[in-house]
Parts: sequence; structure tokens; C-alpha cells
Amino acid sequence: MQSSARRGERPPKAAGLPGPTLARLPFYYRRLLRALDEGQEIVSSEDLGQAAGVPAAQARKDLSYLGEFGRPGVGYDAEVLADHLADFLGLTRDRAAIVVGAGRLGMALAAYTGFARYGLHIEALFDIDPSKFKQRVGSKPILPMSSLGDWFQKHRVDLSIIAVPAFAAQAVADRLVEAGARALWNFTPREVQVPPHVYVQNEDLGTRLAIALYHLRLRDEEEEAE
Amino acid sequence: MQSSARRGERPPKAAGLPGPTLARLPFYYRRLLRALDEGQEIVSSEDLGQAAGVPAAQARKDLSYLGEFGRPGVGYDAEVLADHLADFLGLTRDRAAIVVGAGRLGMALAAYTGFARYGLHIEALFDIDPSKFKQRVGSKPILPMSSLGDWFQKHRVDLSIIAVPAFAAQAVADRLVEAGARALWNFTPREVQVPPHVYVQNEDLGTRLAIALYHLRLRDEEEEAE
DNA sequence: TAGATTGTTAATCGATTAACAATC
DNA sequence: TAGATTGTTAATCGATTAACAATC
Repeated sequence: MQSSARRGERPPKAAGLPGPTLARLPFYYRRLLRALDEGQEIVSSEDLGQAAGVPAAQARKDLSYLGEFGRPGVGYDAEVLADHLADFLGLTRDRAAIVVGAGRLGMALAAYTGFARYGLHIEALFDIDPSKFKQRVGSKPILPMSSLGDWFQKHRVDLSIIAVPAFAAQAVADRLVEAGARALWNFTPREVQVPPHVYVQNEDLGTRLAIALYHLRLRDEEEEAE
Repeated sequence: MQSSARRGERPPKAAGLPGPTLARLPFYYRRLLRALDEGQEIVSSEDLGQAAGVPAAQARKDLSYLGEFGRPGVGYDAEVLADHLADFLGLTRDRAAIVVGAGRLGMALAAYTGFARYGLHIEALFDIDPSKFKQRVGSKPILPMSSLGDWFQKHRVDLSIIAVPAFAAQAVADRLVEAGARALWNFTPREVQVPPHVYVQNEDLGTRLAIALYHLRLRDEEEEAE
């Protein structure tokens, strides 16, 4: 934030962005990609709001944090806005990733094609089970954990995805930090502790499931009451 | 909500709960489970807040929506509070689920052991690829899509998990609704439209990735500026 | 009792929304 | 021009936080 302000170019207003707004931007972006797919050149704040489940005014407000991209009386040019959003969200540069843990989830993530459109390229998996070292996931090798440090020496790694059993989460995070990881995407149901210079995003399916089950319970009770 | 009020028992205050509070409850719950694992009988609002990344006062406020479970000067009894939370979140009753789409992601979800502690039991997978029908995921059969209606006739299905390619998402959702699904957990990057009586929770890894990449970009720029 | 921590109130903070002048 | 939609202001709404009396 101080950084870009100092350099004076691109004004990403970095940290001045409300959290909920940031969480909605990817939905706007996805809506714009769809518009481009379908040949729709102009998208309205109404359309965008719908994609994120908020009123049109909210969508306009959110976008106003990044600048002025719309034309009053017309709407937003899908391509222009998509480019700006991609730029703002940091989706324009290619990113290299690895997956630690070549179990079912790790392999599923490594094989997931949806990440490529965000510029993410998963280049290798790591595991401790020697029987896996011959396998590949698509073109991606499964390498022994012991070679993790080596890999970091020889390759750029922007994002390290953790998909090991919960009990190993912290140990793996420690090894990754030691090897030089700067960002972790943690799919285990265990919070990991890392030094402040490392970014961690937790993706705990259990807590997400709990929310779904809560709503399920509410539905049940409504039905019972009828 | 009117329901439980009318019956006069358990006061879940259902919908009167702020969204952010609901999202934090599973984190408190997880923290309590850990405490129980480790033999820690009392947990403070300080501990709970930390687990969800909020101040202690926030944790107390959140819990106050459900009732009074703490002892001033002491803290919260881990077991008592865990039970109440499980009850409130609807984790106490067993839930049956199916997974539609037996690709890598579908199989990974079906094999994921973490769901069981929330009472969720995945009982079958469905796919259109005949070559998969002989396979099993653990003890779970992979069945043809054509038998979906049949399955719903013969089994209770509380939650239907969608793990098919994006282009098929809406068609699958339609078939599930037709078969009688009441709640969908959608792992495709495509929003699905369903009638209002069906609950949908979207789990789009792409939008989550976008948030991680945004933070990565911020870090990069800070470093560049040094 | 002294020390600790809850539950709740009241103040603050921040996000959402409605409304409208400006613009196409 | 008439109709539409943006960007922004100001009002509303809701969530967070600090502080403290009550309680153990």
C-alpha cells in the first residue's frame, strides 16, 4: 500500500478496501467472463449485483473503489472492466504453485482445470509415500517430501497448497516456511501458525459444511411446524 | 423460526443471528472439540476469539445470541458449550448425502473423513460414465445417473453434493430438484438456479483463489517497494 | 477476600442502501 | 429530447468494540 502510493502509478487503494467488497469482486469478474463468452459487450450494475447477490447500488459502490469504469446511461464495457478487475485482483500474472499431499484431495486440486483461468499453474505434488512417486497427475510429477527444499531452490513457488491429513498440517507448514514459501492455501481442518510475512488462507470444508447443516436444520423445523 | 417459537422449547433465535456470527460459530465449535481432545475442561472467550480471529468481546457477544453458557470469573465449560453449539448448528442428527459426479473432486469429497464428525454420511456417488459403475469409493457405490430418481425414492437424502463439470451444473441441479433434493452443495464454478424451497450453498474455489492471489499481489508490491 | 471472566450496555465504527444530479 | 444508468452523497442499518457491573 505504501509501496504503490510511493511509486505513484496504478492506484490499487490496496488495503482501503472493505473486506466484503473484496469478497464480491471475484463474482463480478466471473460474471464479466461469462458476458464475454456470450458476446455480451455491456454489463449493468444490475447484472453484476445479481451475480454477487447484492443490489445494483452495492455493485456500483464496490467498483467505485477501483475507479470509474462505467458510462452513465449505458453500463460497463465488459472487456474493459474485466481487464481492470483482473489487474486489480492480480490475476494477470502467471503464478506457480505446488500441492503438498498427493491423496485424493491433493490430486483433485492438482487436476482441477478451473484454476488456469486465474493464472495459477500447479507444477508438482509432494508426498511421503514412495509408492506414489511413479505416478503423475496429468503431466505433474509426485515428488518425495525430502526434495521439497530442492524444488524451492530451483523453481519459483508463489502458492503452496496444503492437502495433507490434519495431524500433519503444522509440520508441513513449518517445512514450507523453512523452504521459503510466501503463501499457503490450507485445506486441512487445522489452523496453522506461520510468521507474519507468510500469507495463509484457510479453506476448511468442515466449517462450510456446518453452515449448510445449520440451514438444513432450520428448514426441517419450518417443515415440522406446518 | 416461527416454528420453534410456537413449540416453545429450544430457543434457537434462528434467523435473528447476524451472518458473520453464524460464520464464526463453527470455529468456536472446532476450538471446543480440540479442548476436549486435549482434556482442557474450561475455555475462555479469549481462547474462542482467537480461534475465529476476533476479540474476546466478540466471542462473548456471539455466544450470547444462543443463551448464557459461561461462568463469570471462570469461563466456558468446553463440553457444555460444545453440546449446545452442536445442537444449535444442527450437527447432532445424522445426515445422509450423495455426491453427483465421480471425477477426482467428487471422489475426494466422498472419501473425505472430516465430514463424519459433523454427522454427514455420504452414501453413494452418481455419474454418467459406465466405466465407473464397478468402482467404489471406500464402501460407497458409484451408480448411473439414470438411477438417481430411484435412489431418492428409496433413501433419505439430506444433502446433494454437486461435483460435475461446470457446463453440466444446471442440468444436474434440475434433475436433483426434480428427484426431491432439499439442499445442494455446489462445487462447480457455476451458479445454479433452483426453486426457493431448495437451499443452495456455493463453494467456488476459483473465487477463493482470486482472494488469495490478490493478497499475493499486495505482498509483491510491498516487497518491490523496499 | 482478591482476581478473573462473564454477559450486556452504550458508543463507535463501518457497510449497505436510497436517492439523485450528472452523463450518455 | 426522452430514457437509461452511472458515480456519489447522505441516511440508515447493522456489526464490532470498550467498558463495567455482576458473578464466581
